[in-house]
Amino acid sequence: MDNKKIAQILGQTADILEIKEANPWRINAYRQASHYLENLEQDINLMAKENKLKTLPGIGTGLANYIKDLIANNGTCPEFEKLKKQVPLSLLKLLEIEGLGPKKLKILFKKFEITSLYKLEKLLKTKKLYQEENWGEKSVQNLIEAVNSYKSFRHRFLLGEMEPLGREIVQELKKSKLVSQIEICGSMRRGKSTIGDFDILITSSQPLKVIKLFTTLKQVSKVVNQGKTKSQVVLKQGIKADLRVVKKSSFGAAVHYFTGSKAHNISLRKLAQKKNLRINEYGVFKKKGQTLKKIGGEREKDVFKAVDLPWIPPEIRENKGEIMAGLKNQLPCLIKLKDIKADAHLHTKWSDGEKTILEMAQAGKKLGYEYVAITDHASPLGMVQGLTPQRVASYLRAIKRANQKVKGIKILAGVEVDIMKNGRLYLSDYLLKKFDLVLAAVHSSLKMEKKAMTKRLCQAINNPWVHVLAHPTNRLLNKREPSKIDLRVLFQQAKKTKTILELNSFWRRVDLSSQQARWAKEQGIKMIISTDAHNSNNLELMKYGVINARRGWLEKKDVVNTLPYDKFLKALK
DNA sequence: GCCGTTTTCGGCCCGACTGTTTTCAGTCG
Repeated sequence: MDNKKIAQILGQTADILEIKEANPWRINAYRQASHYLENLEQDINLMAKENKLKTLPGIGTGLANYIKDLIANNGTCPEFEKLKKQVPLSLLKLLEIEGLGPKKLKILFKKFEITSLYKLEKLLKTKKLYQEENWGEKSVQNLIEAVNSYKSFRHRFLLGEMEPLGREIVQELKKSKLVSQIEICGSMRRGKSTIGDFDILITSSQPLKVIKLFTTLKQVSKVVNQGKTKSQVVLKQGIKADLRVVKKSSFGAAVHYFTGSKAHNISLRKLAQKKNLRINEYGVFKKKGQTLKKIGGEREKDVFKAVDLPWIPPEIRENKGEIMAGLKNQLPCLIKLKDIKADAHLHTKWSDGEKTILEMAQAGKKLGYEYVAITDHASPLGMVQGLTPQRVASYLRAIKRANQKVKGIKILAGVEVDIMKNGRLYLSDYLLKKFDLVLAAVHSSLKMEKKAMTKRLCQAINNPWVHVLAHPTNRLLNKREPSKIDLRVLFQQAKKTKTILELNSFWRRVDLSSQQARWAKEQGIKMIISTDAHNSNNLELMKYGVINARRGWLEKKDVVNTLPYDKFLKALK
């Protein structure tokens, strides 16, 4: 039973209880525990075995027993079975449909025996639902539309795909001159690799006009709601965008509030309560008897200052220790994009890239880098058209020529060598040692057993000529699960062999994840942030790698490509 | 169901929008 599975069951339990209209705070307790476990690094099985579950926040006697039961019975227990008999799991999926909450779902289930999307669609084709109390024509129509959009877009969106669209919308709104301040908040401001929607916050002297403009932008496909201070639309790409209008005096508080995360906000508000303060999206208020006196809210730092905190960067506002670190004045000094001195994972026409060595080096120079590493594939995979042992010598000569030709940037001769199924590398040590920089990576047989995959990677990084393990888990967001790897073992081996781990910036990979990066940092492992660019404009994806690193609490000193050229070479094993 | 510098009871974040309700419930963030 992994943590995610237990978290899922706790979430399902909460959903069932909600449909049953159980005590809302009991529901909330299950929900909170679910969220907490989802992001927990320690193995929940181990904690259960050692009787340490109750040391986790939000987990008391009841939940600890429930979790223990689930683990002992491999994902179920009498209580959960009983609940599932009352409300089937297939019904819970329907909660993901916009506008369909527990109350309405209960009616659909009890009166119409709806238990699946298929049955719901069938019901919507009849007129039966109209006869139900509180279900007018509009409600039914909205549900039909929500079902349709649920069917076409049921995943989260990738940051790298959506960020340009978000900026485009901000530009359009700014252009109107109706907006004085504007900020995209939510998970996008926190730099999450996947985002659910856009949360756009503005101040304006003509809110109604801005909302009107917002709902009629060319990117909008549907207006979900439209009020005096906020509106929600669905964009043509299927992603939702929220616009909220606030007063200038509340802008900072609102930016903080809508940036989240929810868990961070709740923690902060609890701190405020202890100080007899109240924090909401309108500001910070001091309680004086029955009345509230506003003491801040125009700037975001007002909110933090009220509870004696320094400003905390959005990327780490996940309630994972940042508040405690802030109180102790021990916040990390997070890495910045301008700290990056090189991109050291680039492909060219020598394998599956689209540009020449020279063109890629010039793209690096344009970004102000001191050096780049060309790292074409050496792989048995035909599709990559990479470096065979026979081509290595001419590839190295080509890099040398390019290096002499280009001014103002140094080019390292690198390679991204395949880790074969048996843990050996595609090129011999004799060839590997000719390179300045060797990245090793898995590109085939991604679905091995955990033990075998861990052994495979450990063997690869044990090779003295391998400097970097590239995209260690091979995940593709929304597309491919990460390979099964015992990271504890892999990280120990990386530490022992001084192997650098890559944070791949390509927005579909983002690999290592921020969580994993933070863990690696805690073990003293060095990392490198690279783009894996296959075209010259891909080098700009570095910002997504840096934002991911920031989410992993990484500082400049944790990342080797912040080092100047000479020191970088020395940092390689 | 959890929690406690107001600890074994009584809180637990809260405001905006929609639809069909004529004063509010449901949903969302």
